[in-house]
Amino acid sequence: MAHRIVSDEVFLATALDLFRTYGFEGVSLKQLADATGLEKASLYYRYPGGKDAIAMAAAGEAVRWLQANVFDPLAGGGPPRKRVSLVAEKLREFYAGGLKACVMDVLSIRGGSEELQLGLKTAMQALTSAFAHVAKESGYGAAAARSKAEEAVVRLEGSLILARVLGDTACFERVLKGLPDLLTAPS
Amino acid sequence: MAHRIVSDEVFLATALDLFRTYGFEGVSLKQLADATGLEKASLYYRYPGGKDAIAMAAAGEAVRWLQANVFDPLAGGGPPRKRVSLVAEKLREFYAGGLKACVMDVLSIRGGSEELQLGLKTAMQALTSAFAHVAKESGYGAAAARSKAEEAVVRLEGSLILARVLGDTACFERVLKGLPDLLTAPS
DNA sequence: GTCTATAAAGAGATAGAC
DNA sequence: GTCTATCTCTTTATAGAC
Repeated sequence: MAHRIVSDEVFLATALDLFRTYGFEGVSLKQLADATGLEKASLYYRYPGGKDAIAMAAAGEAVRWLQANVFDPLAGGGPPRKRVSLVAEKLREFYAGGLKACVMDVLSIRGGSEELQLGLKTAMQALTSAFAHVAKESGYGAAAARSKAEEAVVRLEGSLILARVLGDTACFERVLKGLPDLLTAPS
Repeated sequence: MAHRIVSDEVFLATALDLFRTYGFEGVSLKQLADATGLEKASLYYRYPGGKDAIAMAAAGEAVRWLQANVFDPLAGGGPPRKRVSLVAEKLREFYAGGLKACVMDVLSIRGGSEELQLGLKTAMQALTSAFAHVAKESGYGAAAARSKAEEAVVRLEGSLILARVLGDTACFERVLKGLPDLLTAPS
């Protein structure tokens, strides 16, 4: 077989997609190799830590995406409500309108490394903080903002599960639509 | 090794616990055998369909639990608000205060049989309908009741994920506490 | 109805050629 | 830096004794 060139970016995007669909235990190295066009041995060259390391790197990709498309926009300037609307649009994209699962949901099921669990926890805390920040800027007090932020994360996660189980993304869309109202204080 | 006697009820309860913790792909027949005290070959005698059949039967146990502890109480008599409070208490028990995952979440990750996925979908629809029924009885119109019911399921599922990822069950407890207010119309 | 034993396939992981 | 080949362990699944 000829040598293949697969950028780390493409590799990790493919890996992340597999993990989101089948979970940590549900993805094998052969699957990862086949889906990315590399051989298993090549995966070990790139990630000597094996599947644990690949999942960790894939989750890191997701966190970087969050940083660029959610955390940064929420912290940036402009009207808070506008920022939330923009982020909702980005989230719709990331979750494919509710068809793709949340990385924090799927990868938090026992099986992956402790390091991975910790990373997911940190990411979820960061997401909550980012939501709380914009809610506070919109006029809410610190405690109320925190509460609204938690509710936003709960709704996002919950609606993604309903979408997956029911095979109907309508509830996820409703949650996205309600995000600006939920996270910004009425003026 | 001497013959062991393990009732189907005990076996399925143990199996369900394993599946809730590690997911479908994360549980092996050896794990199931070790945890229940039976040998793998005995599992195939009881469930010729193998792991798929065991997961299906375990999920069936969960549905029977829902029927007895959620659907029936919600449909029964008494003040709607009282019924919801009682059910919230039962749910706290079933989810061990937020420490145990939702079967519909964990088992809906691809890997199990199509039949299992369909069963989970039916269960979630039944749960939503049961919530909607009591909400309607409390005074909400059909559409509002349906909406409140969906929100309840979303919050339950979402808060269980937050609890798992963050290692903090406080949000699940808050959702349980807010369930009566959410599902019953103010008089 | 449960056991021991084993088959067959798939998993993670490594060695060494190119 | 990727490949082929192989190793070891685990997994699912079955055969047959008791």
